[in-house]
Amino acid sequence: MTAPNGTPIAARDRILDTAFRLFYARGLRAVGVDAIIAESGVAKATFYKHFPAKDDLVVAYLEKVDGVWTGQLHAAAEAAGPDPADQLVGLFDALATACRRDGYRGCAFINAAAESTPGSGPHERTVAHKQQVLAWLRELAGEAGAEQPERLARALALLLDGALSSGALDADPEAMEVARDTARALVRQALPS
Amino acid sequence: MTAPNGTPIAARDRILDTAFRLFYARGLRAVGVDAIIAESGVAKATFYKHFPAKDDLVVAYLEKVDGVWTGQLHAAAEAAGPDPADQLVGLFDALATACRRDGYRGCAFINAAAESTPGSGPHERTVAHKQQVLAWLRELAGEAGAEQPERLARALALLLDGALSSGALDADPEAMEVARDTARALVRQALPS
DNA sequence: CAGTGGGCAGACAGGTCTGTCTGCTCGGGT
DNA sequence: ACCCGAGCAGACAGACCTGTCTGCCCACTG
Repeated sequence: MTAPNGTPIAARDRILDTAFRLFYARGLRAVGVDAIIAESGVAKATFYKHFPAKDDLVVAYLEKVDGVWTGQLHAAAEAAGPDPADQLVGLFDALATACRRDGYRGCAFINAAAESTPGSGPHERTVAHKQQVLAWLRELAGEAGAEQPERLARALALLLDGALSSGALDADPEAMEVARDTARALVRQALPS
Repeated sequence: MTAPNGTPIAARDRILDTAFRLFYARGLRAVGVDAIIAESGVAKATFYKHFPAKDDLVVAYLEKVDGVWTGQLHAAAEAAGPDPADQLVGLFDALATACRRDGYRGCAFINAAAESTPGSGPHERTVAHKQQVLAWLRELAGEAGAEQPERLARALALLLDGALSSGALDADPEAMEVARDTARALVRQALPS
């Protein structure tokens, strides 16, 4: 198994890439270790060397999702310009882009939480992710000069999570537009005019 | 197996009640048919007579959840008074109440969608539920005299879904307060002043 | 050239899953 | 007296799940 440039792709990466696809597309419990092993072309022993238990792979998967999604969120925010108030609105573009992709199945973290028990690794990782996002929003809200940064951040987080969930159930792209417009209204309202 | 009043509780009801508890608490795939059979004290053959396949039970479960949740939503709305604008805000009280209950694990429908494949019965039932709620919000928004009832309804739906999801991951009750306040702000803003 | 570590291939154990089937009991209606 | 439907109890099949273990191969390094 080699990459286009000829160097071998580490088994771990192949496993993780496959898991990324399958877990998101079908759900954590619906995808067996065997399926990931078969599709990534790895030996079972190799798999278990890198990930002693399935939950370890799930956590690594969430770690990867976190990296990708947070990256998209930040990129969309920065694309909106230097003003933090604009960024708070602009980040919703990442959401619209994500929902439009086909195979979109909602927020990987919320889905993961639905399939894991509170206290487990995957569940904790989900909570941590949501708090990171919230902290980031809080920071932006503060920089934007909101009167109540905490409340603005929370409101936007609710909106974001809602849109993330709805996007999977309601194909109508208007929902994302509404999310963005609503975010704009909330931001405007939260700033000392 | 008899009810307090001495009449036998139909096996079907026992199965459905047990499924309601277990499916919500642990997730669809985490709960085997065997567990439901054991806990509801029913024979396997009886179970399969009422629900030829597990998915049939899942759909019946979602039907039941729909009844309960929609009822709570409507009750909270009506408790806010006769003005549709107040009702649009008041319905968020149902959410706060739900999230505070312990064992709260988010929106049963979103969780179900996360565990089922698009096109399956459970998934379709989820989509239908979300559209019913949206239609109701649209109706209220119309009665309230919103300038763009569709947009207001959608924005509130996003907020509701977001709060429903976050409530399971963020124990902080302030989130629900924020949801309600934000709803109030959106409603106020949407009305021709 | 020998050793070593990473990976491949696949058998295997032990459990759980859904769904089928056979027998038995019991109460109510004819 | 009889039957029939509803339900209980539990064996069984066949698939699938996670996780372990044994063997083999091969490239690199000392």
